[in-house]
Amino acid sequence: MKENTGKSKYVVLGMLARMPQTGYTIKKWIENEYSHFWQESFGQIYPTLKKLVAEGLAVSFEDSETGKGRGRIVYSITDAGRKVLLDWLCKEPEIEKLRYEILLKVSFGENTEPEVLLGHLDDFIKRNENLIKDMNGYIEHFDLLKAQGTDCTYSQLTALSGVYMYSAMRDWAVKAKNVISGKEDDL
Amino acid sequence: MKENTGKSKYVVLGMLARMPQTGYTIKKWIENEYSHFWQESFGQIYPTLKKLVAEGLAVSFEDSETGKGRGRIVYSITDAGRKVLLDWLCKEPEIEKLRYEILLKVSFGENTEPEVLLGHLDDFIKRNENLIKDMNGYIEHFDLLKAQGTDCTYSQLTALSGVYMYSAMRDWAVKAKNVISGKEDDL
DNA sequence: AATCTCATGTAATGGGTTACATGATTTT
DNA sequence: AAAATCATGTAACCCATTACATGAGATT
Repeated sequence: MKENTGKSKYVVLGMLARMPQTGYTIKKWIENEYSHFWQESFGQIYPTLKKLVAEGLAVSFEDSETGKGRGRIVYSITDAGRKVLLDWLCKEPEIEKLRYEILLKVSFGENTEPEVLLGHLDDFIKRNENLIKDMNGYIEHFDLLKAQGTDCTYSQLTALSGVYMYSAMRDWAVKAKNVISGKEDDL
Repeated sequence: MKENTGKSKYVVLGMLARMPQTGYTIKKWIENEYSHFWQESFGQIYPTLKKLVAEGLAVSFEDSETGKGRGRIVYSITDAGRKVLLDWLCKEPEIEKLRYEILLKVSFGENTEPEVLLGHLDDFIKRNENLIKDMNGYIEHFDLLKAQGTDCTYSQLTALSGVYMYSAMRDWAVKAKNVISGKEDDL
């Protein structure tokens, strides 16, 4: 039998380490604050939660009295779960495999008119600019929480990575536009 | 039946648009110059090539006289293939879904000692620094080709994106190290 | 002689998204 | 009353990697 190399397990475990919560809130959290470097679907989260319980890494209890939805299931991490999370944290992170479709299109740019790429790059710049704003919003939000005594240094650092990443891609796209449209010769 | 949303088809088509070549050389090319934004395995490339021929987007001929290996199969793009490639190039690129395991670990940093993350960040910085060197090497190489009259602006631009991307991640990691080790308070 | 690179291919497995099914509560 | 959000879950499908199988030629 093969070792499970999937990471969903650890993401869910990490989320439960923060606070006991439901599959739904885990999804929302990842969607909001992790989107620039991670994503998980319900199709991964719910089965993963069940597996965690089966392996003794989490426990669940049904929260029926609140009457929200059709019975929320709140999961909590166990000591065994914390140990598994810690072991994973200590292992060297795997090298990331990225897939930027826009870079693929740029690399095949000779097969089309420059205007096509310039259009894609414009959209890309706008998108990155909006994402930088979002990320800066999160950073400010974490500053507020910090002022109230909540430590969120690590979350703030990941938001900061978004600012760096999106800014770099925006700057590159601006440069690429100038080169493609002939405004600049040199890189 | 579902539309094929996979991109391997277009990558292979784009490679064939550059020059007729074998599955093996396509793989090597992607490995060398595309690794920072794309990757394909033989398990994808060879079946894709066969499908392209079946769909009339490429043609193949066996290159047995050279006697290299056990009969190379050289593929060329057809006019129909060029049309499919062009259509794809004009479509808006999909939003990239990235997965940075190191950012995941940083975000769960409160569950471990700072030293663990500092170690990961050190490795990450070194790795990015090497990649920046590689990318700058490619850019210089393309400058040489340019001086010889070969236009490779688009390939050079994708290499440049690597420099921007890796530099941003390196800079972020240096900042993160300073914040985690307490040398810096503010972001 | 052994190993590396060139070269092609398939099968098994794993990982992940999407679509679908269901239904209550909250907001408009 | 309708729409959005909260909430859980499964099945089908697709995408991709890995392992395996094969073998020639070049290099060490």
